[in-house]
Amino acid sequence: MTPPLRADAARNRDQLLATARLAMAEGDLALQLNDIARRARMGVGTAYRHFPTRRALVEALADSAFTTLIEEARNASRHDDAWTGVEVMLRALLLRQLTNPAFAEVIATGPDQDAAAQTTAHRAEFRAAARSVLERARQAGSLWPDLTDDDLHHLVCGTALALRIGDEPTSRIDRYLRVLLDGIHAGQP
Amino acid sequence: MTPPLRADAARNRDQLLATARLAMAEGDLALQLNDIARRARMGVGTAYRHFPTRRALVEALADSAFTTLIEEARNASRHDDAWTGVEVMLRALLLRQLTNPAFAEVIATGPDQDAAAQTTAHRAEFRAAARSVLERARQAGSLWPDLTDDDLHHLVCGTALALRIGDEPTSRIDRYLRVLLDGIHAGQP
DNA sequence: GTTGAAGCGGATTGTCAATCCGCTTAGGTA
DNA sequence: TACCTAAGCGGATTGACAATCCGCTTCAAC
Repeated sequence: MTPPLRADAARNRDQLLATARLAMAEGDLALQLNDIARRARMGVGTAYRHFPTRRALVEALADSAFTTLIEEARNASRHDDAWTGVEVMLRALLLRQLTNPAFAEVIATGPDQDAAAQTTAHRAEFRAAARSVLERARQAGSLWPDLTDDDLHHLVCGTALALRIGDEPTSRIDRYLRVLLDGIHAGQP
Repeated sequence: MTPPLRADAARNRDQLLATARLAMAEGDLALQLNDIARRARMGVGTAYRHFPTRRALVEALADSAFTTLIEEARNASRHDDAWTGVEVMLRALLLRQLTNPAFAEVIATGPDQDAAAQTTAHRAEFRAAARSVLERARQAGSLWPDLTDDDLHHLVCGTALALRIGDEPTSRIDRYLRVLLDGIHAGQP
């Protein structure tokens, strides 16, 4: 359906993504297309051709995180202990968000009107993998049954946001994650 | 120190705040000064005179919420049971954030470089009141001792943000608040 | 009533996202 | 190798919007 990209175009696209990733790593979360284009030494027009909106760029940056996370969620669903599976998955989801702000943005905001097919597919795959992890824990009675999949999704995003407020997020991950896990864990303390 | 405002100026200031509050209630969280001025039927210059930045306007809108909350926190510190005090205060803090987005913004972001004296004072007063509630619960052993006041602050803001993601925040308050409270509660489940 | 300080207003300027279209290049074909 | 054309490029330009500036108006003290 989509014809393959011309060699120079593919090179430029990659270059833009690399530059954007670098900018993000440097803490520039605004990711202004004009700016990225300048830093990547190419015309603004080229940048907008590849990523019509800032959101499109952000979604492209989130892709790799999605791939990893889906794999992690599937592994978590095969853990011997259902609850341990939940712990592993939520930790992974939280870490990905801290590591990759673009991913955090995509996962925190709802599905986008005109998202790339790739992103929509990833989102669905992750939801499915997560559902199986959570459902297993519910059946085992270790997850409060009144918490929906969406609730958990929101709560993890909220925890990630809580970490971003203030300094040194990484040093607080374990504490905040424990609060979340204790909060959603039913049964024995 | 600050000479009292001229009558017409005070009227305009109030009018701007009222208009901004209305806009906020209608869901316009951008609160663009240009826009507010137009809706309040006055020149942009007037709006910028009273609130040099968007942030100044937001802080002014947050003031009333701060006053109420400080009172609530002080009452909470006098509760018979230390843990109940924590519950009451955190619920109040969460509700204020959902009710007043401007307040949520001020409390979630750190203290501002050039905040109004009023806002700085409010912040300090609330911190003090909150500290006494939390310290009491720590002494009673009902709050995990490795959680600092700042941690709690961040976690409540995170919960408020989690509620904002997705629809119908109010219907989810109780569930999310319970998760938070269970998560920070030490000792018996 | 007069006066000067305080306040007002909105045209204007500066900034930045986003578009548009003439030019360039890749890469297929003969 | 030369040609051809669709795909891609680039950056001047446009549009939107935040923020300023300064001549005019109003308040309120005397």
